[in-house]
Amino acid sequence: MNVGRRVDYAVRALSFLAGQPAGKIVSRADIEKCQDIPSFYLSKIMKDLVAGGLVQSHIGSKGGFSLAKLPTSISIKDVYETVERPLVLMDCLERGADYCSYCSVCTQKSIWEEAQKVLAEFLGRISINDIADRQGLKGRLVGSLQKAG
Amino acid sequence: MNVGRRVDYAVRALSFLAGQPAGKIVSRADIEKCQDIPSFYLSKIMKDLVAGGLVQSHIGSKGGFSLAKLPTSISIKDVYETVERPLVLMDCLERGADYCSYCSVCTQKSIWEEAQKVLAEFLGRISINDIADRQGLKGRLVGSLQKAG
DNA sequence: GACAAAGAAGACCTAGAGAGTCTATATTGT
DNA sequence: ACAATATAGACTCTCTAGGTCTTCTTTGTC
Ligand code: SF4
Ligand code: SF4
Repeated sequence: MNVGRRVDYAVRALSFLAGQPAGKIVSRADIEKCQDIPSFYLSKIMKDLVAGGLVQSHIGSKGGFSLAKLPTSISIKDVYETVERPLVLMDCLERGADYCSYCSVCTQKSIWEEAQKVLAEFLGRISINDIADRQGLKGRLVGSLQKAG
Repeated sequence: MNVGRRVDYAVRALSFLAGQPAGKIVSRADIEKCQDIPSFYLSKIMKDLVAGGLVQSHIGSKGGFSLAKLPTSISIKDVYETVERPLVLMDCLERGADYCSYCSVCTQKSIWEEAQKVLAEFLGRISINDIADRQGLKGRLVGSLQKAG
């Protein structure tokens, strides 16, 4: 019932991209440096974000990543589901009787279904832009500090 | 970001106890049988529920468990936090800079804090009684079926 | 008092997930 | 041609979740 590093890093990477000048392409290594993400770890995450259509990749020299959508139209729920899994609180809600033999007489299932709906609705309303906006200078500042060091 | 078996079993066990006649004491093995919970697994969960003051244990022959509170005053959030951990969506919210060096310039933290609040508020409003009520007959039926089999 | 039936406590095992690191390959701008 | 870059995936390590079982202690009942 908690969110792991993949999502954390993904949100930070996307926020960072959202804070760049339009059209700017940033390399994996740069994002990692600026956002204090372990080296190379981002490669796997970015792959998912590209596959999910949230960012655009540019292979080759001077390549890198840029957002593929408006930051206002990328929700935290999108990010979560893209880099991790469908937003599901209890596995039976996704896998049914596969996961639980008690399914047919269960009465708590609907509780989790509703809780999940509440959460999904909330996270669906927050966008990367909501995070990047407030980050703005801060994010870039950290970047230059690290580059300087 | 999903709920595991411990919570599932705990909720079922508590609901089952709530559905018993007042004062009835049920053994671990019986709960396991009636609720289709793996043998012995409940012992560890019940320990936590006892320690958390949600159920009362009765050692010795003819011993077992019974609720220590009204089923209306046990929330799903209580159960979760008793058998698993504090309801926290992002670890930094609990462990601070211990967990994340980026904490000081982070802007997504507050998002998770709010999401967590929304979820906690929802789960805090659902009680074991809400689940047990609807279970009633069903729960006991499964029990007798399994005993017969 | 003896005995059986419970919980308490905790050791033990296994599979898989999460996090992180690195390399080999394909692609592309200069 | 070369350097820089994404892509793909192998690899390791540690921790957790889930499950099983054993030993000890307590207690009701005969
Ligand atoms: S008992 Fe109910 S809530 Fe639990 S896994 Fe089965 S169907 Fe889902
Ligand atoms: S970056 Fe922000 S949200 Fe992520 S762990 Fe650090 S403080 Fe928490």
